[in-house]
Parts: sequence; structure tokens; C-alpha cells
Amino acid sequence: MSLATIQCCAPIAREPLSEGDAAELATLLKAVADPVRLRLLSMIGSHTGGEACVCDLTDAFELTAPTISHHLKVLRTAGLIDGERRGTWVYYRIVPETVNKLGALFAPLAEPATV
Amino acid sequence: MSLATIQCCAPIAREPLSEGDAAELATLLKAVADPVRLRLLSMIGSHTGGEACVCDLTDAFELTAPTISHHLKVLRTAGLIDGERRGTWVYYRIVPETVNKLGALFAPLAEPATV
DNA sequence: GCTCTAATTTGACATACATCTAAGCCTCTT
DNA sequence: AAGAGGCTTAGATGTATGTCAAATTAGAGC
Repeated sequence: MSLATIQCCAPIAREPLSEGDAAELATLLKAVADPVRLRLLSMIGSHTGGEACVCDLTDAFELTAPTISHHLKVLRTAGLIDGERRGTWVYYRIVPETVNKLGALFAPLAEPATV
Repeated sequence: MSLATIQCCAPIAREPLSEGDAAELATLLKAVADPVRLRLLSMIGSHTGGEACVCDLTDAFELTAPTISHHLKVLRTAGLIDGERRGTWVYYRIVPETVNKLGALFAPLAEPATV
């Protein structure tokens, strides 16, 4: 790691995003830019075993099952979660690699060391 | 820092977000969940001196000045950038604290150490 | 096979949003 | 003070999106 990598700002502020990268990242960000989907994501990720049943998620909101299902589909299409049917129920879990993409985009490259 | 903080997942996956926190974060994320605004943010942040003139930004897109102005306003309202008029031109710069909020939300709490 | 529950899909609707044109405001220059 | 350039605001319009009700698929158990 060179000194050049030590600076104050996130990767998004290091160099201009290409049009293509921006479009791809915007799609990912749109998926999480909703209060219900943020809560779904955090509920799935923090649930025991790292996975949650749709039934648990639906009960936690004052929304209909189709609406929750819609939001889960948006998250799954974006690659943020992955679903699996086991018997009667469907379980979702987080895809950490995709979440990390967002973390990398906004994470500061270094702490404000001595300053 | 205790051992408990060393785990695989981002803070969003640590515990369920409250309704209020989710709403606040969603507002912030909506501001960046647009390809034009992502590029604006990265162009401003990576520009020499950490600030960019609106004129530079407008020329970089095939969009009208009012549209760019609108996007800048969205970013500014979200607290992601801050603008200042100096003479004829208006300069924008990034507000790192706000960007860091997003970084903190999605950043893994620890590297996949030995695994 | 039939029924019940879990979850998704479809279609409709109201709202939110990205974009443009036209108009207005601020600053510098002449 | 009058004009010109830079930027924002206001209003209009087409598209995208969040939500629900109704219909559909899938599995479990009787």
C-alpha cells in the first residue's frame, strides 16, 4: 500500500465514476434506498442463524404479504439476499459480498491519522 | 474493542434497524441512489482542491443546467455536499461526515481474518 | 385427491421522481 | 445602468415505484 492510498475520503471521492459503474451502483443503491427494505435487510442479517423466514418478516410490518414479497424480490434481484425454500417456508439470508460493495464505496480509505 | 465486535457482517446486519433509523437512512440513500448524483458526488470529491464549480459539472453531462442544479440540491439537502458562492461561480464540496455514515452502515466490522 | 397455509405473481392505482422549458436572481463588466 | 453569463426556481410532463386486492403456485397433512 502506497502513501497515495492514505487520504481522507471514500473511494467514491477518489476518482470520477464511469457512467457504467455509476449506473450499476445506482441500481444497487436503489434497492437499499427504502426504509422497509433496509429493515428487512437488517432483520435478515441479524436473525439467529443468519437467515429469516418470510413469515417472521411479514409479521414485523404493517404491510400485506405481497408487499413484503415485492421488497424481498427487489433485494434478491439486486443480489443483496438469497432465498431458499425448505418445506413450507422460504428462508432468506444476506449475500455479504454485495453488501461489501456498498461498504467499499463509502468507506474512508484511512482514519484521520494524526490530523 | 472487544471480541464481540469482531464478526463477519456489516452493522446493518448486526441488529434490526428501528423504524426511525431506517427512514432516516433511506432518505440519505435515496439521495445517492441515482447515477447522475453518484457521478456528481465522485466528481466533486475527486476534483482538485476537493471542490468543483457547477460549470465544470454541468459540462460533463448531456443534461440541462436546471437538471444538474436539481441533483445538486438533492445532494445538498441530504447533507452530502455543501455549496458556496464565490463571485460568479458556485462551488460544491463533499461533507465527509455524511458519507461516512453510509460507510459505517455497510462496512464489515472486521476482515475475514483467518478464514 | 382435497384442503389449509405460505409465498409469489398479476393488475390497478396513487404518489414520487427525473427531466425539460421558461422565467427569475445574482454578480461581474462595460 | 444596462447587458451578459452562471445558477436556481417554478411549472409541466412522462416514467418509475410502493402499495393493495385478487388470483396463482407450492408444499404439508388429512
